[in-house]
Amino acid sequence: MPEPDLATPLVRWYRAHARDLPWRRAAFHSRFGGWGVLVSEFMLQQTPTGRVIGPLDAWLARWPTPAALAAEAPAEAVRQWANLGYPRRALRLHRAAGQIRDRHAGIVPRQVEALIALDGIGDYTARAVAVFAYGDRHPVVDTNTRRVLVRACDGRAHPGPPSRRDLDRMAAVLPADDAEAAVMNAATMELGAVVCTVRSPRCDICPIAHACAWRAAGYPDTGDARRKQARYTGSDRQARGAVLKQLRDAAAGAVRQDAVIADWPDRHQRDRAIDSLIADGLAEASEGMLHLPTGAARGARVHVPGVG
DNA sequence: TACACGTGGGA
DNA sequence: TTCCCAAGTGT
Repeated sequence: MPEPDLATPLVRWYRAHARDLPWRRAAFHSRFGGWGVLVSEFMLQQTPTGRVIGPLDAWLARWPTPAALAAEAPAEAVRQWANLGYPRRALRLHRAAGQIRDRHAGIVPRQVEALIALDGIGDYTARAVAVFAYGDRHPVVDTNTRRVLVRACDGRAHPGPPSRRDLDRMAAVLPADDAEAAVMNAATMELGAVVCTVRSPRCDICPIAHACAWRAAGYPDTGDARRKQARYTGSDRQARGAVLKQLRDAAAGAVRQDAVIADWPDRHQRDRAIDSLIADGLAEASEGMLHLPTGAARGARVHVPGVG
């Protein structure tokens, strides 16, 4: 039995109700091109839409091209990233900018394979750039898309782990026309973000409620979702975050090593955080100082002694 | 495959 | 207060 046509109602709904976000405006595309889309997608990796808008504007005002970013030290990218979270994304975006400059003459590539080969770009981001920046026809599958499809088509509340099948399934419901397919990709993500949410879905306003297998089945498994996220308070991640915040806030991005989160309650955790940041390239140690990455170091691991 | 990786706002 | 989560990627 054929799948119900999801594209027609989703595309119509999106055209009438989509949020007016900066990266959806024509002026944004004409000014920043694929670079603007690429930066927005990096920032949107695991960070809520509302928190991205301001920092994205500031980032593109400072670095309107990949070459402009690549010309700076990675420290500048990490600092400009500020409190968006997952600062390794800033480092990877900086590396990707250098790769775009070196391998693609400073132009964000259009091919999915070339995009995936860049630092920090995976299955989702590569297709998002190819589709939303260049208008090509590919399935774009994020967590929202997977939830919408599993509910509408399988009648289950929550998608399983990501798989190749997700791409095949999305490809199967994409309209033939490139531009329509791009809207369908955006519309499915948008529906998952604002209507078909993990909790409290707004089925009363859903444009595909009539075709939803999950609704028809009486909303089974509404409760339990995914694996619980590890506790943040007291975690290594929190310690890393505190170290990096101190470096971002410090003049010249440098702090005396023995002054780095000196009052952190767990000495071993504090040392572990510093070592792991250095291993990740998010910090460097030299001459008794810990500082944001200059780009000069080449993977040398430096042990940083604790206080006292 | 499962886990690590930040941060701040809402329930 | 505590817990949940938000357009993923790399290992």
